[in-house]
Amino acid sequence: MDRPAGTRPGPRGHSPARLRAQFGRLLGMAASHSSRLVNERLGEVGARKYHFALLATLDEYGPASQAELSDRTGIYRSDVVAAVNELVDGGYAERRPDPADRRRNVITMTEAGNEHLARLDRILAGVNEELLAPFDERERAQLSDLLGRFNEHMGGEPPL
Amino acid sequence: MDRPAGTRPGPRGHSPARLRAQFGRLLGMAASHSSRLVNERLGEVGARKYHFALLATLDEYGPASQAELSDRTGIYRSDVVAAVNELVDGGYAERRPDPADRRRNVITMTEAGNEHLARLDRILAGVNEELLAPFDERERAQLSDLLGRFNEHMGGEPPL
DNA sequence: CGAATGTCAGCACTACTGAAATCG
DNA sequence: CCGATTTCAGTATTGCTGACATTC
Repeated sequence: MDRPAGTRPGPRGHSPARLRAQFGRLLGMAASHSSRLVNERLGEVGARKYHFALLATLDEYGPASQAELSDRTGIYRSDVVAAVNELVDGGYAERRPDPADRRRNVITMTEAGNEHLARLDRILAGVNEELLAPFDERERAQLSDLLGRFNEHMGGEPPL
Repeated sequence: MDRPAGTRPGPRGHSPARLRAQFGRLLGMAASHSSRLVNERLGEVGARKYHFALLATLDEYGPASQAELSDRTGIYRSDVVAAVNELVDGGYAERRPDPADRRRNVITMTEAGNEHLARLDRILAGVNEELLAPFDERERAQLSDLLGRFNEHMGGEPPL
């Protein structure tokens, strides 16, 4: 790398590759690969991550308001609106006003939503296998442990 | 990830926690935390990942055409245009037509660009420490190894 | 009134596509 | 003509902010 003479103020054996594999970059690359695969697969059935997260949450906790869904999934309230719209359009969920509190909507998963969730579940299980293919059980456990601790360190449940 | 049948028995059939920590989700969460921090820090000096990637590449390989920069960084050619514009606007790089092949531009890092890169380098080193704070040397090595192998498995150099 | 809820508009960054214009 | 390079326009997803009306 040629640099004009007299450059570089201060000491800097900066030769150490700038493109060095920093943790952030390694993570970014890995996540990029991963989410591309996930989106591809989910996209094949017209779904995306938000759909899965919402349906899974509805399945686990039952009918809920959008604010509750937002809290449980980490998806912003404003984005829950759009995602729920899509689920309703697909016939996977129903939105109706809460008679007990008319500020709220109660979101309920339909039978079709249940089937859709099962499909997404299968798809994601397959993706998971593809992603983890090169690792043995011990390594998978290590990875889960390390990433889990990392996420805890960074403040637990983040966006999605 | 799939637990043997019967594990984590739910009160009812749908027990298999759909929100289970799948690898993809763990990765996504980790990357989300990481990139948020990186963007915050880089944003403080008006930079973003693309800037660092391009400057680092220019530093390592020297002046190059935009197509070369695209190949080396994984940033799409169309996006290199905008990022280089920003670098040029900031005075960190120069864009001039290649006299040998007038289809190309030769992008060169300026002295200010060199200093800027050093600053970004320091920033990212700090972020790296923040991210890896909870891990000891052995664990950091493990993480690097596992993520490195993962990325290789997924097709090496991806986007950014 | 203050707080919660749903909704909309909009921004920023990343990833990615398509096409046009130029030059080899 | 084919192919490479640059550039522009545009799309989708995710993450996130601000504002507004309604209702509690």
